[in-house]
Amino acid sequence: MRRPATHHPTPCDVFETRYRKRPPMKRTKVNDLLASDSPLSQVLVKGWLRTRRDSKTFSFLEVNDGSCPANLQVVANDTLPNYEELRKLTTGSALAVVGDLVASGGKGQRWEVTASAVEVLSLAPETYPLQKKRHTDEYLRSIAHLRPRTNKYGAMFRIRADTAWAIHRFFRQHGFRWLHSPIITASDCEGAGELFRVTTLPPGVTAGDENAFSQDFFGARANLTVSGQLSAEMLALALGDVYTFGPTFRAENSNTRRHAAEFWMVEPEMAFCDLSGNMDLGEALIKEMARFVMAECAADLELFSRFVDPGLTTTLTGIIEKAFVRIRYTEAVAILQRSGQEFGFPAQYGLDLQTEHERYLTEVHFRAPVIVYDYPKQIKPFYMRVNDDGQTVAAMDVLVPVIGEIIGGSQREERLEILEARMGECGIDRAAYEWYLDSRRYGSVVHSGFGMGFERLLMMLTGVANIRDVIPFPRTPGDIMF
RNA sequence: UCCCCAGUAGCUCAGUCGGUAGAGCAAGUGGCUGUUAACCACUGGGUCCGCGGUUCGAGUCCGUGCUGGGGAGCCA
Repeated sequence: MRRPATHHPTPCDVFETRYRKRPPMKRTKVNDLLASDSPLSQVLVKGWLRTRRDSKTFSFLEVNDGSCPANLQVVANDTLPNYEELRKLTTGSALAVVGDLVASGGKGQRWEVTASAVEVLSLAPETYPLQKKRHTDEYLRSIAHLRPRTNKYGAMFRIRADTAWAIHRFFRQHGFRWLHSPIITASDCEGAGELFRVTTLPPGVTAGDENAFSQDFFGARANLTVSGQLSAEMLALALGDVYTFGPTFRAENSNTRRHAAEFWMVEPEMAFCDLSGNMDLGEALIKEMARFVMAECAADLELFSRFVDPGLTTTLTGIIEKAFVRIRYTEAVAILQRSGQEFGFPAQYGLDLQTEHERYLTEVHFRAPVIVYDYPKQIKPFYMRVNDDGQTVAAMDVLVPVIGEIIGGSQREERLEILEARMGECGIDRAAYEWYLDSRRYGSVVHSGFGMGFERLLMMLTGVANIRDVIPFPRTPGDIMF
């Protein structure tokens, strides 16, 4: 069969024309070949060379195409017309291979491809920074554009993509609808830290002059979102159960292994739901994500339990099987005070729990995920519902081993007068929130929600200790090279 | 932002008491083998992070800056 005359042949077309038995050949992914239950004749594979092992009259080529963690072993005999060229193939080179999928004669793999043709699509010079050996995470961060080609980061970013999909699946199965909350917002006081300013004004124009913002693009101060919660509340009070899942920005000068300036957050919001139902959802979500990666990302996850965190399977099984401990803040403080532990900062009512306190509760005392709830109102933001004691608010934090806080949420204050009073106490400018208060004027109902850091979830699921290693191109203070 | 640690070959690291630079892997060359981060031999490869100081002499000691990491705070 001939292609139309107008078709401009690409190198791949030439290759296929030269070697194909019947046109046109379609590329098969390594993932599908390795899952084959029978031999196949004349398949086309495209990918990158991970390593080459030479014998006297043939070479083994390990080809990876990113579809799965495993490589495909290609046997290239010296009868191939370009065998001399193949003999010089370097790690990282791109290849197209045509051959038969046959049972492997060696140990270690079930299938291999006996090449009838190998085309070098691109030869990688010996300066290719990735070698066929272990690199440190620190070095790989310095070549973030290439690290997805390693076993570990390939597995990481497949798991990240699949987990994101599983989050959507979870919420859909629970009757939630996805809300696209704005990336650029005007709200600037949610107790969520420093903001990135968004402006089209020339530098310096706004210095010391609040009125200058009236000349700005939006006619007001604007910034990148720190939370989609307020938007989510509005949609929850219309659609019932909704969630946001998108990027979030914090301009905090945080230099830790679990903070990034740009991260993804999942924020469900539920009408007619109190704090207890909120905790139920958070627990169900985390359990489902652990089940998901164990069941549906098994091949990639295995790499992490082998090389990153030997206790990973135990941790995930524990998360799935154990009920999350639920204790009030006052009980948590009492446990910490009775613990006999020496803390850098003593636990004391009215102060927020320190990282060391959270980790003691979840890693030492309970050895399970812990939900701490009903915090003193003075350490929590204005929108959290004041409890009947008048002293605490219906807040909850989910703490998991190693990561610490993975979820923070609350039942929202649905009573207009109390919300207004709390805004006053917290020094919030009411004028900017009249639209928000409208939700309490018209058909206000009990509702709740939380925020879950997607990267922290991935850290928990894979055992990876640094947030910069679970996001392809991390943004942290002083670092935006890629 | 604060506290601590580190920076030596392309990568991972060793370097004793202050005495003039080492290994493995990678690269190049040759050999061998249905191999599994293949193996064996040989070869090339250094601004010891920068600057300043102490010393006859500094990779090593001191000061300072930069970069990276860990911890804290902020939080998800």
